[in-house]
Amino acid sequence: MPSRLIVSRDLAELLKLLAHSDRLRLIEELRAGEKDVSGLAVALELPATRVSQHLSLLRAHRLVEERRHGRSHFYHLTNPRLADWILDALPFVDIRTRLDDNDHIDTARALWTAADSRSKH
Amino acid sequence: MPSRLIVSRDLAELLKLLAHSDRLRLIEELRAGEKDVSGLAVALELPATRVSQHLSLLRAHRLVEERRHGRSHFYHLTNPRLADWILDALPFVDIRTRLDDNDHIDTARALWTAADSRSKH
DNA sequence: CCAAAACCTGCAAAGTTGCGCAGGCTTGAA
DNA sequence: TTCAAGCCTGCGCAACTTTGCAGGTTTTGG
Repeated sequence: MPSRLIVSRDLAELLKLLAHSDRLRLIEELRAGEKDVSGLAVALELPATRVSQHLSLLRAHRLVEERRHGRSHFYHLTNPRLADWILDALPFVDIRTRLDDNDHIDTARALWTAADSRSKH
Repeated sequence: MPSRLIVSRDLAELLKLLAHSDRLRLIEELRAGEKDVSGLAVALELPATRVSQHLSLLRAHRLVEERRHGRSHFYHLTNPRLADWILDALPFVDIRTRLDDNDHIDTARALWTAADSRSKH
């Protein structure tokens, strides 16, 4: 029964794809909706080339989809539930050494789930 | 607010830790309960050295814990919910090209959730 | 048509990971 | 005490990733 092995390989591939802080931030940024490359670059304070490279990787694996309008390329999540699933991992993240309050998980989740990417720089 | 950045880094680190098919299989194998290194090596058909190396990595990040008895080292999951969370990712895995039935997700989940690691070789 | 904006891709340097292998430690049995 | 089982760690090589940079394509505006 090699199926189990195959599944574990595919799962590992998915996780590897997500295992980069830039890409995680991109995905969580796209949770709010469609956004173009330069918009993402500004929001995450990353060079546009890097954003483009990460998006191309995510696109190759169908995690995001592209829509072109004018000279802008707008990206959106193929399956927004993925972003929810990622946030479900926060309880397993060891952040107690860096945030000094107790309810760090709620804090962390709030940082992402709230529509706060626009409310503050 | 660098917190969001920090969280994404920690999350990425966790995902990187899980992004290896051997380690995924180890974690799912330990879902059933404690097991020693050679037991895991036999169950997953992997060289014991490799199993040991993976476990040492998981241990360093507190995903598993060790209990020594005699000359055997028994490992168990620090937080079994992690294994559940991993299985929740199966709907996002692209396995349609390799399993030819339709309900591949149920199939895949059954492969892991059932106590079938012993029922078949 | 021409130029600039917005992206994409190829490439090479630097860093990281995975793997087997050799060697070492600890425990239990003879 | 001596041996072997069971496990761990260090080392080195191969393979992969990340990143900036240079150069390319498409679209819009003049």
